[in-house]
Amino acid sequence: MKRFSSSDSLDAYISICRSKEEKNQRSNQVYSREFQAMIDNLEEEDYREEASQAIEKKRRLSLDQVKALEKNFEVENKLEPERKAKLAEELGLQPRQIAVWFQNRRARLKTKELERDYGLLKANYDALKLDYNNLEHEHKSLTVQLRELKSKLCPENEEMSEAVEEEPPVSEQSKNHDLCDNVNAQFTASSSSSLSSLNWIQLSDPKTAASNTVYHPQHPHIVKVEDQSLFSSDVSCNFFSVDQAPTLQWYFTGQ
DNA sequence: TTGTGTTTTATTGCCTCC
DNA sequence: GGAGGCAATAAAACACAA
Repeated sequence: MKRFSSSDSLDAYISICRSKEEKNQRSNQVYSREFQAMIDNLEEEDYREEASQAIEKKRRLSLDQVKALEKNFEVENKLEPERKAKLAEELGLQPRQIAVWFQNRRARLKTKELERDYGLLKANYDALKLDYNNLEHEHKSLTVQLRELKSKLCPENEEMSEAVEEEPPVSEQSKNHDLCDNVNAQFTASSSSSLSSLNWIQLSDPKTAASNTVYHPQHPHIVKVEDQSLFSSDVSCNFFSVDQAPTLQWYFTGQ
């Protein structure tokens, strides 16, 4: 197991002891032996305090050190032992400090990436939700439109128009067959107009796109999560999939 | 000045790889 | 079993409003 606690702190302590020696060398003053001993005692206490502070307290790296570390991180965000030692020497830091800095830097990078990904996903979700709401609204208005058309076609069977889903008798189908094209045309027009507002999802990973997705020629990177038969003419009456929509099979059986 | 929130540095424990 | 990575966390340093 790697644990670095004591040796690095020891290094800090040693560096402070060195500075103590330097201080002693610098002081050329001559005092009596007793007085000198007293001063030495006081200084010793100061140095111990300094040393313990150096052991316990943490120092922020200088701007230049951080800049150099950032530069190195950009090149490669993981450290080989040689690079770590070289950097430590260059910046006057302990190798452990370099390792810790890179560790924390990677953690910060990961956090930022997560935040960015979350933002993208949320934007996608919001756009999708908006599209869904638009479609739902369109669905409702088309249903109303359908009822009106049907009531015009069969004024004598007004009560039936309330239940669009129910299949009419075969005779009704043949009777109204010539009018189907008109209705169908209206729906086709509505459908194509709504095409632009359909739920197109841009996927970062194309593999995520399931097998039942549609390639859209104008949006090569965009797939639509919907049934492929949506706009095929033979079942075009059955595309209200949102909430048990009315089927228009009785209208278009002849096609 | 002080309380509080944020950032940075450092430690600990666990995991994986060789 | 040691080295190194990561997540979680502590604690010092810093920023800033009141």
